[in-house]
Amino acid sequence: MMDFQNNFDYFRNEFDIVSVMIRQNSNDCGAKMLMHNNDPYLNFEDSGLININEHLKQENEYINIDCWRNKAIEEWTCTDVMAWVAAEADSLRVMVHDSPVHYFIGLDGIRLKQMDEDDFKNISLSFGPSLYRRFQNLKTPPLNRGVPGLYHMDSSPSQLPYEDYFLKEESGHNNYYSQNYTDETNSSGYSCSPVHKSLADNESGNDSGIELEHVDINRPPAKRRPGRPKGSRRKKKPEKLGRLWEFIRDLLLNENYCPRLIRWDNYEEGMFQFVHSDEVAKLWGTKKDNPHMNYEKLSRAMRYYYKSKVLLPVLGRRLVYKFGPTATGWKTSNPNFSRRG
DNA sequence: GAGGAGTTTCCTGTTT
DNA sequence: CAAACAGGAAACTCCT
Repeated sequence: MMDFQNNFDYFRNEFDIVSVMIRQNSNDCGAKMLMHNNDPYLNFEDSGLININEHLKQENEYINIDCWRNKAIEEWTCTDVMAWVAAEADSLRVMVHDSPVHYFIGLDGIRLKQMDEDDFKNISLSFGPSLYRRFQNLKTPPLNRGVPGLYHMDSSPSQLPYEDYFLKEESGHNNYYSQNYTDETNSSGYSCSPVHKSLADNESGNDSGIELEHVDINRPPAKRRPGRPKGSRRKKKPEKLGRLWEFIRDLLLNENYCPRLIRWDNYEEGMFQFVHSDEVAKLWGTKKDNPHMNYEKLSRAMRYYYKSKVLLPVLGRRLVYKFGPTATGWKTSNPNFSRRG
């Protein structure tokens, strides 16, 4: 399931445990999360790092998620800035763990106002432009700032972090994996980018091919045992992601993916079709920190849902599935987003 | 630690 | 012939 938890709750929890380095140079007005631990009393003075908890203490301010709505931007504290970003992230349905909230730690309203569109883009290529547009709209008087997203109807569809995934993948620099993937073969815990990982895989594949040529090209390949190999364990604990059918359902409810990657085939019957099955599988793999996910594996998991009637098979139709009586929450008032105003 | 749920991985065979 | 489907089997992760 796409876990659209409340970003502010996330932010509030994280705020107590996140220590940050404020990067202050002409090209970077953002703050970059450097550490993430449970020690709020780390002393960063020597290294020029700012302990955000100290910052909070100085502000002596209890977190109020709505303070920013009634203030001029110049009056926003660092907390207000983060509360606004968290609210916008919720509004744009950016998933909690991908939201850029932490990049804004340490920025107050004055500094935020000094940022231009490029600065926002530098913080998040996908989320930044939408956030910037909304920020521009915020420069109206602080009255009538209600639910974020309602005071300003963003004309362009918001992008989710997966958009970055595609952009980066196309350019051969997919940071999602490099950020999250820990090389299972590397006991030192250093991360290994997917590019390197897949190269390594390919190399090992080549190696095995070369070995075969050296050893005995006529010998049939050794039959492997059925089931998941023991060596394929991922060491890094994946975040809690929900179930596959919920993830699929949420793609169908998200105009960034429906109907581009997956679409309703017969909405009334809960029937849907994969448009780009491999890309959906990649998205699922990204969420599960598993660069080896493909449609074949995803579809096997989908078929397991037949037994529990979460999904029902659609005979004779390729790439088509149907929500069963056990599936909930898939009904939307706007299937395929065909009636967008 | 045990056990179950929910995958993930790999496989063979079948259908489109 | 390739891609998708079907489902068995076992391994694995997470949660209770």
